[in-house]
Amino acid sequence: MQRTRGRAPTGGRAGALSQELIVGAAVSLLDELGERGLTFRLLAKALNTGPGALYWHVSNKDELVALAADQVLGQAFAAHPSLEEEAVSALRVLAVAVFDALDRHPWAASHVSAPPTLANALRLLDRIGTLVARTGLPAERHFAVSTAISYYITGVSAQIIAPRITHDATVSRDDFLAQTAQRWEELDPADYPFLTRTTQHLRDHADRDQFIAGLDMLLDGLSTTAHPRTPA
Amino acid sequence: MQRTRGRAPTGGRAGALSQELIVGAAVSLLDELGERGLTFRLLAKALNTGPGALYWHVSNKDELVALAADQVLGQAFAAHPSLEEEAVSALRVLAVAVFDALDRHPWAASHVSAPPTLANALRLLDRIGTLVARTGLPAERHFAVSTAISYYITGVSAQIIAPRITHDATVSRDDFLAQTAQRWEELDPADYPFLTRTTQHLRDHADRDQFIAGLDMLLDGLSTTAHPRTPA
DNA sequence: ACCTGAACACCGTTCAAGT
DNA sequence: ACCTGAACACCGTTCAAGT
Repeated sequence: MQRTRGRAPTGGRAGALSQELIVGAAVSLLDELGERGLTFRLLAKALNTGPGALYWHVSNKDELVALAADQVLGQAFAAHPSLEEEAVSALRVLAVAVFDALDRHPWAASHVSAPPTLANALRLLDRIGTLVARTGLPAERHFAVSTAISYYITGVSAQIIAPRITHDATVSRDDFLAQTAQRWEELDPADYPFLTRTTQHLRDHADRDQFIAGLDMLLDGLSTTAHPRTPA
Repeated sequence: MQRTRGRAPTGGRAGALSQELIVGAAVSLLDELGERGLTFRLLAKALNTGPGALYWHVSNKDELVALAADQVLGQAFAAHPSLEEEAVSALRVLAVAVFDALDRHPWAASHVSAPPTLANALRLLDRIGTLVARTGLPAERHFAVSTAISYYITGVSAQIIAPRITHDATVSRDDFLAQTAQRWEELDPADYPFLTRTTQHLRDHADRDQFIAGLDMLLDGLSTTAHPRTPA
C-alpha cells in the first residue's frame, strides 16, 4: 500500500518492484489461471521475490485484483479520440469498447465497481458524463443518465461475461447455451410458458449483440424520458 | 450433490440433513458474516454435523452460495399476483422487488447470474418474458427485450449493492459516498470536467432511485426501439 | 525504504471408516 | 444412503530480521 514515489535511485537491480509491475504481472496470471489461480506465492515467484514483498506495494488481494481490473478497463480507451462523433453514437462505441475489453479478460468483469474510485473507472464515467452533456439534455438530468449508462455498461457486461469463468474450462459457451436451452425445454410449459417457447433464441443469440440490443434500448430511452415515476 | 428424494423414512433424528436445510442455514450465516465468513466448518457446527456431511447434499461452496442467492431472489415473488396491472408497470414493480430483496442480502447480489439455471432465476426471466409479451411488441423481439430487462435488473442491482459489502463494516454508505465525492473534488477539472462538477449529485443520490431512474430509461426505450443499429 | 521468508491461522475438499 | 472427522494440500497475511 505504497507507491514508488519520486525517482528513487533504487540502484542497479533490474527487478525493482513497483505497484505497476506487480499489477501487470497479476493481469497476466489472472488471464492464464483466473482469480483462483492467482496466488501471492505464485505472483512473487514470477517477480523473483517473496510473498511478503508484495504487501509493501499493495494492501491485499482484493486491492490487487481491483487494480488489475481497472487496468483492463483502461484498454477500452486505447483507440478513441471520441470527439468527432455525434454524442449518442460515441456513447455506443465507448460502451462496446468496454464490453470487448472485459470480454478479453473475463475475470475482470465482476470487479469493476461503482461508484468509481480507480483511475480508469473514473475516466469512464467522466467521458460518459461529458458525452451525455453534449446531447442537450437538461443539466439536472446529466448525473442520473450518466450513471444509468455507466451501470448498464459494467453491470450488464459482468452479467454476460462473468458466467463464462465458471464454465470455461469444462465446456464452451455454445455448449453451455445448448445445455441450458435443453434444460429449458424440459421445464413444464404450465410453469414456464415463456422460457419453453424461447429456447431457440437462447441457442442462437450472440452475447455481444445482446449487450448492444439492450444498450440501444437504454439510449433510445435517453431521449424519451421526461418525468420520473413511482412504482405502483 | 444429491437431493433427499421421495419421502425416505430417515427415522427419528430431528436434525436430518437436506439441501433445503443446508441452504437455509447458509443464508443465515451469509447474512451475519458475509461470503468470507461462511465456512463449511461453521455451517456444519450450526447444523450439528461434520463438514464432510454437507458435501453429500451440495457439491461445493460455489454451488452452495449460488443456491443461497437463488433463495434470496425468490423473496422477490413473495407478494405479487402481478396479473392485474398493466405490463410495463408490472415489470417495474417486479424489478424493484428484486432490487429490494438483494438489498436485504448484499452478498447475494453478485451471485445471481445469467442465463438462468436455478429455480427462481428461471422464474424471474419467465415472468419478465410473459409481461413483455403482453406489451404487444412483435414476437421476434420478445427474447432480446426480456433478457435486456433481466440483465439490467440483476446486473445493475449487483453494481449498486455489491460495493456495500467491502465497505460495510468500516463505514456507512453515506460516509462512503461523501468520501468518494471528496476525492472527486480533488481531481483536476481539466482531466475530469464532468466528475468535478457533479460531486453534489453523488452525495445526494439514493441508490434505489438511481436504479429506478435507469430502469425507466430502459422501459421507455422499449416502446421506442424499432431497428437495431451497428456501432460506427 | 524496501525486501526476505518462515510462521500463523486458517481454508475447501477428500475419503476411509462407520451406521 | 447417509454421516463422521481426521487429514491433505493448500491459502492470505504478518512480522522479525535483514540491507
